Amino acid sequence: MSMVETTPEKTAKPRRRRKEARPQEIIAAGLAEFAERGFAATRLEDVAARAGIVKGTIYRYFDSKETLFEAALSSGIGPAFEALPEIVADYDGSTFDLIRLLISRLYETLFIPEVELLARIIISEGHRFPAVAELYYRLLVGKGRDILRRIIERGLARGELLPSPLSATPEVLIGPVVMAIVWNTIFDRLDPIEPRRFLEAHLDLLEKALGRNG
Amino acid sequence: MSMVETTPEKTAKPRRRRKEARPQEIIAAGLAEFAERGFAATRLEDVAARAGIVKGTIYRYFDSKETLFEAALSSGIGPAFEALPEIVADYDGSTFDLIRLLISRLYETLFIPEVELLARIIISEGHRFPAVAELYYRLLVGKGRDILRRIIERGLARGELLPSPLSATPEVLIGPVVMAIVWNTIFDRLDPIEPRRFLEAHLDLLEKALGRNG
DNA sequence: TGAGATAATGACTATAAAGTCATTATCGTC
DNA sequence: GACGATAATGACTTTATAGTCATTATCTCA
Repeated sequence: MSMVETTPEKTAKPRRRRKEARPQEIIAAGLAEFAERGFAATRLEDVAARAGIVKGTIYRYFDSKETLFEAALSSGIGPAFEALPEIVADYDGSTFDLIRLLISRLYETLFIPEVELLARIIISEGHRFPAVAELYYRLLVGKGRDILRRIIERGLARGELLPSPLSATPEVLIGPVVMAIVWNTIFDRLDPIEPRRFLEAHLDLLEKALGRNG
Repeated sequence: MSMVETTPEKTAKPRRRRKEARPQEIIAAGLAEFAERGFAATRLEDVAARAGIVKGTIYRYFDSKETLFEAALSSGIGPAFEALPEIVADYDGSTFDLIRLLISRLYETLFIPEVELLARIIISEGHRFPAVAELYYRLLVGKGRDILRRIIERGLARGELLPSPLSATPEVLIGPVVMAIVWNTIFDRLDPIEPRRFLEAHLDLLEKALGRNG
């Protein structure tokens, strides 16, 4: 009937055996889906489709949806923030400049697309998954707090800061970055925050507050 | 056999017809469940149980799970923040004192338990529900921004502030409150933020930044 | 006080998606 | 270039829960 040789029915895509590459691809697909829809509403079939495989294949590499979720959340947070402690240890400029550097790095890191996906998942699902919350508490909060405390102590020792409610609760200093991430998670489609602009205002605030004796 | 008259099998709780009270009770129950488990993972049967009714009854008052969700989210945000615009309009003290007042009110309001439930839902589900995001964008963001802008303009006019990146993006000023809410959503079980303490540090930061010429 | 109106019930259906597994295709090796 | 090991498949089972509806109990008011 037809002159051209057509593929008549289903075009069955050829299989490929890629034992090594699969887990990472599945995790990447899962990350995207979980960040978009949340854990409960994510369908493993969609994750599979995004990874170019079939649902059953996921189960060769992960025991359950929850196992995949945890694997996805464990991937690549640590590395992103690894460089920070050194920066602080080696620094010899003013306290304000050090804080400025820290905050700038935070914006750079948190707005890396893959890190942003992770952040969205933690923001949306952290409450429902105590194990996840605990993991991130150790990995991010603990370390971040250490760094901040060290900076504050250094500033007090150098006479650039005075003891105050702020130096006792320095987490307040990073409030605006957190707000920017959350904002962009919720209102990205309506009115996204432009990180550079927000960073500039954030640094302006910190300079006004801490930058007298540079 | 027994001397006391026991209720032998199922103690069928007596029905009560309470057409007026039901919707609010269902919404309150839904709010609690949605905030705890998220939209997708919340079971209407649990909502019903919490409201002291049976699943079918929910459908006498709401067309679907999503309708209930939207009703819950529409309840009681507006009222919570209604007082703010007046405060600004009537104020005649320094700009810093006005900002101090605004921020204090924000903490008071956001940590009201019912408001906190709403905040949790928005934080967790805002991204998945564009209609919800839009609603809150209008109700909260729009109004909040107006108030902030008015304060900044007033400060500039009175010579208490100077044009700067911060005055162009004053949202940065409320970053720490947002962070506190998000923090308590995720890490409430591990290391909750004590609002008063955080507020104190937040105000300390703002005073250092803006409070020179009080 | 009893009859009509309807709020509430709970047993039911439909559906969607997690998880399983026998079968099939691929690939390295001999 | 055939063979064995196993990665990948897709059809299947199971389970959970959203949504329906005929029945039942409660309330109101004549």
